[in-house]
Amino acid sequence: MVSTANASNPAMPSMGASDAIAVQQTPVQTPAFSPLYQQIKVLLLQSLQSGEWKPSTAIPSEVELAARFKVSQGTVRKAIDELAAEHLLVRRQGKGTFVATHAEHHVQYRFLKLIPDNGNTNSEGPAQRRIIDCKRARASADVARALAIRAGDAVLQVRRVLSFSQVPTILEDLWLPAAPFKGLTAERLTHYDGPMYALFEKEFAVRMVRAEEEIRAVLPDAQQCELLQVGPHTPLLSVERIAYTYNDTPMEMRRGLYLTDRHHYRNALN
Amino acid sequence: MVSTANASNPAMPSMGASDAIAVQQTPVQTPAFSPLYQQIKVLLLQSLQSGEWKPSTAIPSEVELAARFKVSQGTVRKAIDELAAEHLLVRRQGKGTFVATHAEHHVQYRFLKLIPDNGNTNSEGPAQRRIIDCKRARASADVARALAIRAGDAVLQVRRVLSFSQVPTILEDLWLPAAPFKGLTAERLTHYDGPMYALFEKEFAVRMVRAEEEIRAVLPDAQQCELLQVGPHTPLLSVERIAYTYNDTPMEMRRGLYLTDRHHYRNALN
DNA sequence: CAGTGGTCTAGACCACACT
DNA sequence: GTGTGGTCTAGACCACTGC
Repeated sequence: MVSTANASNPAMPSMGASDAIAVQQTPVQTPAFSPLYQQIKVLLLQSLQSGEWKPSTAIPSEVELAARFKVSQGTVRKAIDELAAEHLLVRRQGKGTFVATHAEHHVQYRFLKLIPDNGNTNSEGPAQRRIIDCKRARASADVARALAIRAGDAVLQVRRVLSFSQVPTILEDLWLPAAPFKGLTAERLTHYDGPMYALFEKEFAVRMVRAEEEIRAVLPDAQQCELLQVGPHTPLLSVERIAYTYNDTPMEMRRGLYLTDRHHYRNALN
Repeated sequence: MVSTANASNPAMPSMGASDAIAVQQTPVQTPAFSPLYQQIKVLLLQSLQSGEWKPSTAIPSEVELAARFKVSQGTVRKAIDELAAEHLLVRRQGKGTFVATHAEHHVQYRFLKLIPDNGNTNSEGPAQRRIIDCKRARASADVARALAIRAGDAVLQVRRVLSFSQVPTILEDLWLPAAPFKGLTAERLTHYDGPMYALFEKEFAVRMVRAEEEIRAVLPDAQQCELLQVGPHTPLLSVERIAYTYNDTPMEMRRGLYLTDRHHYRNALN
């Protein structure tokens, strides 16, 4: 990367004292231009995606990046601001800017919105995790669509139960594309201490950046009843999640059944 | 407002050429200082809260505000940026900055996350609304806690059913503090065409700014079955919402039962 | 055309963390 | 003290809207 080539104005806009170098430019294209800081943002994103900067490490300082890209510090700053707002980077005053990670104890389970009814903190301590199953399989039509692969492609399928205070509360099935997760075993999942997404970062260089969930109310089938130790008329939350890495690439499909007797799914509307 | 008094450094930080005036300062207090743009933000917030600037109207331009507060345009800009990020203001290039509203057709139902399973747009058209009930009542302990009032205080209680494509899908009970909503009737609710929160803005000068929801899976009781026209074993989403105006003041408690046969609750995790 | 928000720069100084 | 992010300024120019 680093592209010592002048990063200014590949498209056209803004700025006063520029001597535009005009790179790229698809022959006949939409007007499509973007401000300088957006172009910087793309360059930073590439460094993240390529693994040049790894989770929890510091990226170069703003002044260094400004020099590298031949723009002012303010422009770099605005690019970093947006990446920080998207939780791809974390700023720490006096220390530097760091690549975000799922491995920090503070933000643990960033994507899990199920909270105990009383006292939203972890008065329960961490979840007890039990891996029921972890096997290779072929992607069904549903899974294939979610993961943007072809039906029949190899996937890893994991099933597990999470308990809080010894009460089985979450039953999860998840599907991963086999290729990027080659070597993932039930063994590894069982013995890893920490969020699953932290393991994905460390062992497979797959960082989950955002996700989308679809929630419904459902009743469990016989097998689900047994695994969650509930009766067949117990209403459950069905939470279907697709998690994405950089570039909006889906890397996980997950269906969770949540017992909401003593917990609830909390959501902030802004 | 306007406070022609110098808006600089009431607390202490930043800036070079300041001749700090040092107002406020509680005798023995936490260090507690804030950057200039945060102080500007508070001033803007006051103008919003006081009704000086009403929903969908334009606020003064950045240069005018900068002059008014005796700060640079960049500082005003950063304050506005944050308010825009919180959806209190909306920027429109070339036109101005506007007070956000629930009355725009684009962002209609900003807080309703229930989406048809196929095609996330409104291929269904708008919801059919039926007001079941609208009466004065006394706040129960639950409602009182949610609305930050005393148990027994007067509240308005509304019950309604929303249908999509003629299918009853949402049963909602909602509680409002009686005082700010004096004069609200079933009549008014029935005949108003548009989001309820838009009516609240127009008629009662109450603008909902954010909300929190707690979601659970439940089974309906007999009355709920009848209103939603479902069987007693139909699992439903229970969505409990508290909506807040400015200053984190709760102004509505709402419990919705969502039928998720043909719809789902969609949530983006970032 | 004038007015508004949007981008960019260059330089100054403050707050925080480490050494 | 040095280095990093955070705040603030002043001024220039660009992009969009509407008269």
